[in-house]
Amino acid sequence: MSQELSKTYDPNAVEKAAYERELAAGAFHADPSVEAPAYTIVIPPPNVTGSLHMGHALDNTLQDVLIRWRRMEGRNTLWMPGVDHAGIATQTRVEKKLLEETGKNRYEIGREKLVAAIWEWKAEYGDRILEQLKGLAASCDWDRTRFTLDDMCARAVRQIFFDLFRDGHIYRGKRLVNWDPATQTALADDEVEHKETQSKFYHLRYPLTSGEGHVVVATTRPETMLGDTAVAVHPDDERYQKLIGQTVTLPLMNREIPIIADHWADPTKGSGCVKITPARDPNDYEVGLRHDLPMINVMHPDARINENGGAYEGLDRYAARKKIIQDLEAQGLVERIEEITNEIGHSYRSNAAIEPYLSDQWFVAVKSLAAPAIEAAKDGRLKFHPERYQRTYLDWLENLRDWCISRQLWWGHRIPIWHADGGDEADFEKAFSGDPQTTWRRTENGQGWLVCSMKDLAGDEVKGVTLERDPDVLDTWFSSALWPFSTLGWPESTPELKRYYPTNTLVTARDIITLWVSRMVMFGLYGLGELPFTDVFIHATILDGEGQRMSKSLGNGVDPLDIIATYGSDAMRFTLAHMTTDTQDIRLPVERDAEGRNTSKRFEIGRNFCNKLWNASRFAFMNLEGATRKPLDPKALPVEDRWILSRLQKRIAETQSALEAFTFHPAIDGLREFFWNELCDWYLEIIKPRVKEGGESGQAALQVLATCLDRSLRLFHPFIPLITETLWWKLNEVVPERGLPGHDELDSPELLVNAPWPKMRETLRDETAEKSVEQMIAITRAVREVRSEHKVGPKDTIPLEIAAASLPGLDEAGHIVREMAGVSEITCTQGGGASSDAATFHLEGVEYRVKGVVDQEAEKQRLEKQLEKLRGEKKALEGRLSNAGYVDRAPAHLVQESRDRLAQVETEIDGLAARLKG
RNA sequence: GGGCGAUUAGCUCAGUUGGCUAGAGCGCUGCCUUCACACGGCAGAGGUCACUGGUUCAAGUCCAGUAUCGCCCACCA
Repeated sequence: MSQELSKTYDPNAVEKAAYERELAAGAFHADPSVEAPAYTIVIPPPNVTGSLHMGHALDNTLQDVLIRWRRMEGRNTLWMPGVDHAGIATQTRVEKKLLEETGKNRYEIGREKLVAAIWEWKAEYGDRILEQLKGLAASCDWDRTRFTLDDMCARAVRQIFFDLFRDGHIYRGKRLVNWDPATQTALADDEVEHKETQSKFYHLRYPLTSGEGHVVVATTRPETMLGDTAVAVHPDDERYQKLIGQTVTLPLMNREIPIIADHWADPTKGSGCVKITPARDPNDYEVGLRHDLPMINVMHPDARINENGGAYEGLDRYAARKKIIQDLEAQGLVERIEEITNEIGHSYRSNAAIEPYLSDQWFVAVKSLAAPAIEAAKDGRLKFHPERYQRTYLDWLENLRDWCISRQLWWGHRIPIWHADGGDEADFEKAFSGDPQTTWRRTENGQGWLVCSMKDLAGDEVKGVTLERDPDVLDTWFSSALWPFSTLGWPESTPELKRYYPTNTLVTARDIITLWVSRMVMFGLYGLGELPFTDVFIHATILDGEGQRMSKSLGNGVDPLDIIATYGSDAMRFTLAHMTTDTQDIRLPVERDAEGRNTSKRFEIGRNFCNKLWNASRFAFMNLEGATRKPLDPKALPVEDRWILSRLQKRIAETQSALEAFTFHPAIDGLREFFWNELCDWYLEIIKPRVKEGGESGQAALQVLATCLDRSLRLFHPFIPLITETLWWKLNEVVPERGLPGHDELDSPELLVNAPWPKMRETLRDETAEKSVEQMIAITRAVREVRSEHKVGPKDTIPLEIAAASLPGLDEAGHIVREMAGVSEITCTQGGGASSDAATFHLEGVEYRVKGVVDQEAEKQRLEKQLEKLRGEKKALEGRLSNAGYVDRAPAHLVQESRDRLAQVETEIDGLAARLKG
């Protein structure tokens, strides 16, 4: 061996080198010209503002498992990496930085300079999270790293916007939208988070203009009253029939507003009268449209009261609320104030309370786009794992309202529309007809024109009017929705697009099924006529030990970089994959380590396993040096060899089907069990004497061992790539050729990342050997228990007697019991009783006697414990068999098994009882 | 208000289409510093599968309801 391996696995000493070697070899690079079936994953692009958290670690570990597995299977594999420009989040962050540095806000800085500053910031920090992903060993094709604002993605955005506008799926109109006063932009419905809030419910009196009393209206937002233009009652509400058509005088504003009849007013709620503020409430807006009411906007974009707010102009919304209530109370117009909890919408980025705000915005009319997306899930072309998430997707798509895509921001894809205030259709015709890259349409109010173009317009193209570019940018999710194909060069017909689209699997968390997944499906189907992917794997959300979301403000987050530093990247990946069951949440109990960092003991399972793998490999390498390889007849091998080879085949098959079903926990847990329990605890221990002795048998064992280790490294590689890669090099050095010639052979390239995935070999399956060895293991365990209970010294050997004429398989497998249980000799003796110094146990109705044990009291206790257990079982079996329904209706083989078992149990009980008596 | 999920050992979780005595890791107890590994080995203790009913020969598993916790969606004044 050129270099000794350390006694304890030290991830920091090997992980970096392993990854860099894979990287340097170009192992992650995808070549569209390679003629193999493609397997593609696009990364959920992390925000440029982001840094790696546990959710990313989990998400990307699972993607890497799938990618590395498919790559080993021989697929032409592409894992497309990249980052998202994250409009609001990024702009807000840089704005804040500039405000701190220069004291200037974005309007003082100006659009051009701010955007330039954000690009600078992006150049500096934009790739940080991708660098962090490399610490996870992510095997992305880094040469293709994309950014949602780069030229390639911009081209796709422009094209799809153009197509949608031309086809009438995009429109502009004055609508009530969700307004974020903090960042001063519109938001889409699903960018609004509803939070339970303690609020006050104000019941206000509006005096009738006639002077004959008042009506009572209720609101949680009294400042909106400044914009009230009516009071509504239900048309059938008998209490108010005579008021319909009268007017009230709006307090504080002294505006006379009508009392109208509208079905929106609910007689069962409050007084049955409802104030109507069309410019401030979605329902009131509808009422306003029906009754042609004035729509008075009383707020500035930053939520201060504007010139329509009379005396309250200039006050912030909350200050205005306070003052309005004071003033109304002074006039005796507050009937009462209740404390209530209600749900208030907040911006998912700025966390500011949303105001409904009447403004001109761009929308995607989603109904016709949603229909094919719904269809695809319903007919099974698009599959969710776990299946239940299909409902989230469908519910959302089926209740979709038009998507507001314009944002009053500067960081993003600028809307490719030019406005004209007026102009004649003929002039537009003259300027653009025959230009397939430009299309135009009347504005909604019929007075101007909207021109959409694939190329930037100068503004003077049309006679008599000036074209001005729309200042808004698109919702970030608009470009994210194109990610599976914008990154491959669409709308150009690139080799990448042809080879890798549609992609295969999307791996993400459930919170963006609506924001992202559904929109990719809609746009993929619209733009390319094909689904962007066929399978969506939704993994769990990681919570802390108390079931709370990990967050910076709570200080309960575990930083993956800390875990990598202390446990290693592979240990973290192992643990994360191991935790991936189909549950919706994962709890990760958090503790502080000595350096004050948050950590979690959960990662020990991964670290411990890596150490086991390392040391078992070390043991193998020590013995494998100079081992020979030659053709073997698997059927002629010793029983333990046939057993472990057969177990290996089963594990290969299980791993394969588990990965195909996206069930990560069973996949890695099965492999763990194979390696640790079957290979290390039993096989390795069983063959030690053979190996020590050397010779033909020892050589054969080593050849089997090398094969098992080789296949294990391959199978584990997708989960824990770096340690397996490192061990692979050593294995290549020590035993360049592995496998069983003629029976199980695979190429062993220089790097494991390029090695072929193991195949299950039917000819190496051996049920007889499995049964035989499992029986020996059971006997060994029972003897060990006796030894432990009777405090037999570790080096003392003891004889074992079997109360039977013979035991099938004993000749070839008996050595396992002798060596593993410290048994000096095994004899079969039919009939006769056990000697008084013997401890007995039963397996499958056969009595075993461990001779030379002296502690009578200990033995008595052992036997009584066993007897109690057996009597319980006997009772259960008898109960079952005396039930006519069971005997008649249960499958015959189960009934027979019960009978057989009962017979065994009875024999064993008789044996034990006799023993206790004697 | 609608939808979804969880409740199994002290802790974190497995448990395939209902079928022998419900498993794992950590923690705990005893033994073992045996020439791969103490981040280890061997043996062991520990559970009326949240509760109540129902279906069935048979329920942790299927159905209905209850309780507790959590998530998502929703324009209630």
